[in-house]
Amino acid sequence: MPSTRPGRDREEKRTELVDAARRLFVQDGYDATSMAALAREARVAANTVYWYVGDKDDVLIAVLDALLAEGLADYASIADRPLREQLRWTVERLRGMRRLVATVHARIGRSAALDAWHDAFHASTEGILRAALEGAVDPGAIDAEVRIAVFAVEGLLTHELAEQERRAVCDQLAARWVAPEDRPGRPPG
Amino acid sequence: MPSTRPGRDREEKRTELVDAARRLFVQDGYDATSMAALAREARVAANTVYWYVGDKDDVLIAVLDALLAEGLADYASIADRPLREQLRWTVERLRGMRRLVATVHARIGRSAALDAWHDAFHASTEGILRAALEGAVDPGAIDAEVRIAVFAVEGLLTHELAEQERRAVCDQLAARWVAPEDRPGRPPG
DNA sequence: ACACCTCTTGATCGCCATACAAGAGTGGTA
DNA sequence: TACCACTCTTGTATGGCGATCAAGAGGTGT
Repeated sequence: MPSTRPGRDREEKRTELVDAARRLFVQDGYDATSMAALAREARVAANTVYWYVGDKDDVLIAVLDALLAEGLADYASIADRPLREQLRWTVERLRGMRRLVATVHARIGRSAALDAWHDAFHASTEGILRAALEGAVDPGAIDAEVRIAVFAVEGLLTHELAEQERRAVCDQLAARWVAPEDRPGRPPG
Repeated sequence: MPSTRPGRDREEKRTELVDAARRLFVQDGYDATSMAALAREARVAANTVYWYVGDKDDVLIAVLDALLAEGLADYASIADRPLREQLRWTVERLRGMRRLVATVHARIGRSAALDAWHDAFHASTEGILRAALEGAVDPGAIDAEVRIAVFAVEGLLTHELAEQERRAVCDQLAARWVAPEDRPGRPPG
């Protein structure tokens, strides 16, 4: 065993720092949050962040991981609802972190690690959506349909629309997906 | 008439600076292009850019205006093609400036002028698309449909997909739009 | 000859992300 | 006890950035 026990405390401290970063990133945005402000929020010296987490992109990735894990956990509770409602829920749920969507896209190519995270994010979420759309759309078009839906959600997050307009987009999207309860075998209406 | 004749020369010089900025923004991206590098590209002192154009956001807006004007002019030549082809053309045409899409979204809220430009951009392009979709989709859903298409184009630009996948998304999108030649009154096939 | 305006510049400021090196605290060892 | 090794923390640079300022160069009108 090493001298000053590692692991436990280190993990906790890292989580505290990432939580502070998450608060500021969500509230003020990535660009408007300086590493100095982040350290101040967490009540540590500026360099301590680098010791526990890494550079600013590493902090962003850690924050995104936390947000994604939480979002996926919450999603489990509504995964059995109709697709239209799932879509609406997703958009409203992600609205709190909408500033980070454009940040990630803008920083792809500047940070290889972030690029990798972005790829993994899309693989994960698109996998879920693809599974949910199985049987609801033409199998040959499912990949394109998944991408259209994901792009629409991202667009709804990066653009300031009224809630009624957001709902209209979600509903129009879901309109061409056959709801599970209306799958072939049952007549509509 | 003022002393040292304004207007003509000033306009030319400004255009030169914006052209230089456009080259660098498109090639390296907005963040990776420093005002110093821009001045070097245009062979002027760093401050000269501020004199002719303004701060970095003003430069970005000027570049975006130039790109938009050129794009709209080019669009006129294909505006009579089928919607599916127009969509494909738009995505491929805008690919050269794809890095700027995320930049604009990321900087909204940091620059009021850019925010205004973004609003005007969407009003303009969505107006065009809405006119093109008149009669091709259910009138009550046309707003949502326009937004879905615009978000899809933006998504195709901010994400690195193969050409085949880009085409698949465009085709899937256009699949539910009735082509002008297939409008009610003529039987399909 | 003088005043005036446009344009250009070098020097400078403040902020930022990040690196460095020294120090404080703590556990193991002799 | 004294010493060392390791983890952690900090104060202090460093280099680059966007942006500003005050001074001057060069042409224009009176």
